[in-house]
Amino acid sequence: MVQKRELIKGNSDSLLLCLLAQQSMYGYQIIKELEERSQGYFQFKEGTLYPALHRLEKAGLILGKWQMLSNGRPRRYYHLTAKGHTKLSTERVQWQDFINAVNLILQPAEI
Amino acid sequence: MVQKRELIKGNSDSLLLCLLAQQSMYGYQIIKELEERSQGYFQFKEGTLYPALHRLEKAGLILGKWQMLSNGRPRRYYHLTAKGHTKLSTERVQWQDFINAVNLILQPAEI
DNA sequence: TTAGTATATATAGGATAACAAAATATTATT
DNA sequence: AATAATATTTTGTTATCCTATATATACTAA
Repeated sequence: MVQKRELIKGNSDSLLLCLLAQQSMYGYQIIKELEERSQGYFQFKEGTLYPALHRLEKAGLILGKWQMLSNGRPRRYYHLTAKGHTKLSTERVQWQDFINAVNLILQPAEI
Repeated sequence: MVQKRELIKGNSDSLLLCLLAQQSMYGYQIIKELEERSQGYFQFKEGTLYPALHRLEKAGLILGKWQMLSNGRPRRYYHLTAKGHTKLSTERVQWQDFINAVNLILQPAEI
């Protein structure tokens, strides 16, 4: 698996929305989940993830709620809002369109 | 076609290498070609393209040569170097790996 | 003839977002 | 007691994309 950091740019928000659409999660869990599900490809750094979560929350796409664990430690669980669901639908289409556009360059249509 | 600007970030270099691997071109031509081949999706701005070309040339991946037209106007044609070809091969693999990783998140593998 | 459009390259300035790294704090393991 | 794992936050740096502007020529339309 060859990684390229730059490729993540502009995609992280979509990935986060998609993940939270499937299940509510907290930050640390998201990092681990992304790594596991992508078979090690995505390794989000804290400095990338947490600001992204705050950004998405500020935009009203996700909502975070503090939950106390039995041991007294707080965790911030995020879930997708209605607005976030709508946004995700749009992003899925945008993603597909982007892939199509890139493929048109990478593999020019044979005539 | 729904566009999303952010998605281009980190991908423009690959697209340029790929295009120049197929044919030597000058800046303005690249902008038009990308737009046409992607059916209007990619609309590179000058402030994006020219610095990118300078970046790639500085990295030794492409090489630009001034050519005088019959009317006396100069054009800067760029072609891929050997190093650029090697880089492109790597980027193609990276691109495919990235797509695969994203798809693992967007469409979790059914068990 | 004058204005606008197309061609063609370059660069300064601002915005966004990714990374590295450190700070903080608790819990679990060795 | 020390270290690793868990968990969130923030600061500073870097990269790159966009807007806008500058420069210059050629062609077309009013």
